[in-house]
Amino acid sequence: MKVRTRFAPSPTGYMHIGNLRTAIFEYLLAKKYNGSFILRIEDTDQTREVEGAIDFIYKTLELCGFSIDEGPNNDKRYGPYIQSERKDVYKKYAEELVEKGKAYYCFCSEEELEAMRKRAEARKRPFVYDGRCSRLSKEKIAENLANGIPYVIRQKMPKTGVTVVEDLIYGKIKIDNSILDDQILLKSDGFPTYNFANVVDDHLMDITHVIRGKEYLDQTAKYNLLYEAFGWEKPTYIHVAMVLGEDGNKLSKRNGDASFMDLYNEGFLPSAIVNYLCLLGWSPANNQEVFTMDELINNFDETRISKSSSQYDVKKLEWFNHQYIQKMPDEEYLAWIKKYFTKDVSNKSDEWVNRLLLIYKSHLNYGKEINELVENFFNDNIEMNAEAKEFMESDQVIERVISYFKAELEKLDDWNVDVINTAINNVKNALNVKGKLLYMPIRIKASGLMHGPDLADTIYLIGKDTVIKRLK
RNA sequence: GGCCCGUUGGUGAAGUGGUUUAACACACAUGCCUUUCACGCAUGCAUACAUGGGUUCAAAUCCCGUACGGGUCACCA
Repeated sequence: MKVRTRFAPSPTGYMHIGNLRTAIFEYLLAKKYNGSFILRIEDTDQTREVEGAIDFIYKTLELCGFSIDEGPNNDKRYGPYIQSERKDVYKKYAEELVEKGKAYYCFCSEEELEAMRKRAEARKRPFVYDGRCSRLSKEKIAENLANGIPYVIRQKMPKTGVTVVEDLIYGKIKIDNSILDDQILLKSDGFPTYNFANVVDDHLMDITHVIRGKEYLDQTAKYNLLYEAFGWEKPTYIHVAMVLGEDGNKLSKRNGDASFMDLYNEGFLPSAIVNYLCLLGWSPANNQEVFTMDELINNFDETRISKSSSQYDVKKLEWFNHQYIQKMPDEEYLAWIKKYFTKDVSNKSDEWVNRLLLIYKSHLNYGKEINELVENFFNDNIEMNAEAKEFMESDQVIERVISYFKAELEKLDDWNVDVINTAINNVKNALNVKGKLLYMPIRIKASGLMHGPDLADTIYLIGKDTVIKRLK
């Protein structure tokens, strides 16, 4: 049987890295088995719909390099792929269950249910719908329907026994049927509930593997009961533990930059984000960490997904991003970094700008960082930190290094990296200093910093006049 | 609260009864340059198997209890 996985987000206009990671696993699993990766939009809650969210989802998946085999934009006979366009399908299946005597119309209003819930709470008992509407007479049901009384369709659930859920990661989980509510299949607005639409669509779309957050693990018992009521074959369930924020707490929209787009806007490469996320809650059999998409597909093993939740760590993401930046060809790098570079370079030549950006390529962790790294090329009043100041006073030769180097620069007619290197070398020979004592004073005076790219390059780009001015 | 799941150093993790005095990576610390990469390399760090009991010749690995953490109990997904 051909493997088919689906990514089924709600169009709320936001994708945090936990959602994205689920999509990655689904994609890798499908591709590993030469199967299909399907996009389905779960918009059964009309109140949460966000304009343009579907385009946003497509854009995100595209940036991540996923090819979507089927979805709203490319229907392959399983469509529509947007749940709000499938209302009649769900209705038909819900009614089929009513006819089979496995579901029933329920006319209880939300207020009535609320009252029952309150009563249960007062007696400190967990609330489970008592199924009163399942005992309504045929005549009464017909009358209510004829009178247009709003209704939902609920599935009759067993009151005793246990339902066993089988999950690829967690194994067999036993759920006591007595805690199961007669679940609502069809809401009074005619839309299906999330659970119902999920089961119907997964079956109709021949989904073979369902990968989803662990928070759905308990609910899977309800799914199984639904599959059994219809007599359908269940998919393989793969529940994945959560991704936690940097503080160890659950990710939330308020938690800031844990959304894909925020990271992207900060200057993280989608390929690096995908690579990093993949290693959160999954690990390969070997020690490899940096993977191309093909390698990821070939190495992915769904049985090695972790049971416990993992914490997101920007530092490690930065490391991955750094690796990916180094792999970019220079031209591609320049085009990319210019999207994040915001310094005013109106009075600089293109050559100068490109050179500046290039010498920092190997230092860069994420796009926006370029503006900090390059700060001292645009600021006349450089300030050295305490450590640098301390160093400047650590040896008597430092002052002589500076004045000698300054004199060397003043003698220069040409201005290029070679003559600057020669000048440094002259200082070295004349004063017989080397190592830290030679380059640190020059670097600190010229750039204000103790670390940076190649010294001659740096001095060249700062410019002769400015450097001489700073060498005091 | 009931039920379900989890717990290896600061973080991600390897490990599925002996080869583990527990890998690897990030982070961190220290040291090392200016005629090949400090963007790098080297070294180190951390009193890491939540805890108590059991099974076994042997347990991070199996079983039970406890603690802690999380999830879930909607006409939300």
